[in-house]
Amino acid sequence: MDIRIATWNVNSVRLRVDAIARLVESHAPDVLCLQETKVIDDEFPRKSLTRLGFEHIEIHGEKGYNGVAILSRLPLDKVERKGWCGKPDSRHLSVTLRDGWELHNFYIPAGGDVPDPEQNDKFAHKLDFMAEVARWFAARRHDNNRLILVGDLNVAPLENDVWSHKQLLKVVSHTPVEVAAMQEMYDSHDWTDAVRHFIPVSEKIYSWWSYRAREWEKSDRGRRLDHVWVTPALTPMLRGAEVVREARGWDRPSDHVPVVVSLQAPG
DNA sequence: ATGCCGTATGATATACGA
Repeated sequence: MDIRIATWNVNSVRLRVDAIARLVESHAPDVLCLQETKVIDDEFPRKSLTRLGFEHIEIHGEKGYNGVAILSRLPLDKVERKGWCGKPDSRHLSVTLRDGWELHNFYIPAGGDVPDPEQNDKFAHKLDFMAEVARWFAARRHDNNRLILVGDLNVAPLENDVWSHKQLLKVVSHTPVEVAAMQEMYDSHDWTDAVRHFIPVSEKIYSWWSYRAREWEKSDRGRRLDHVWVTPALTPMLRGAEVVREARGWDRPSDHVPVVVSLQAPG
């Protein structure tokens, strides 16, 4: 029996209830981690999402910006909402699943336009955020930890995670300093990139296409910003991974698409 | 690299996304 864990930056959960229903029909995620819900907790569309089969819902929202949530068919335990970089924003939510599997859902700062921490506070925040997350996991590192880290990490680390490595080297999301910061995070708990575990690095794969491109599919100038990582204790449990590219073509789409990973179920 | 689109907001322009 497998468990299917998905991550999706929905860019407003209130506008994406139908899209989430469609994902439930097509891919049947057991656990769905959302980012950029953009809504305060009181206005989260809890009922509509419960109706889709998610009996267990945890949220960490704020007004207008950010916001993360975990929707689950399976019971959730030990819910935590951590602040990072001393800010009160809603960019993290963690829960435990059966067998002590600990699931962390992150929305890492986008970083603004200028890839220079001296000139751009948002970029500095992004780098600081990744460094802090790396330190946090490094301090908790243990061989038997069964951890899953998902989310919109806002970095496309590999050459084939972007449509043109060369043309994006100075574009926020693919600059060497961000890739290095993400590598620190990756090494902090010897993570495995679940998508690249199944899809070779020679193959281009994206999870985000700008709204501004007229024909996203034709130009296909995407980036892989959304990730699912697991710690070594869970790597043997990996069963499959899929980036749901077609979701970018659905009605009123998010600019990100879901990433779904299957693992042999815990317990 | 730009695009000039989509979302939210005490809104009818502005901030933000990346």
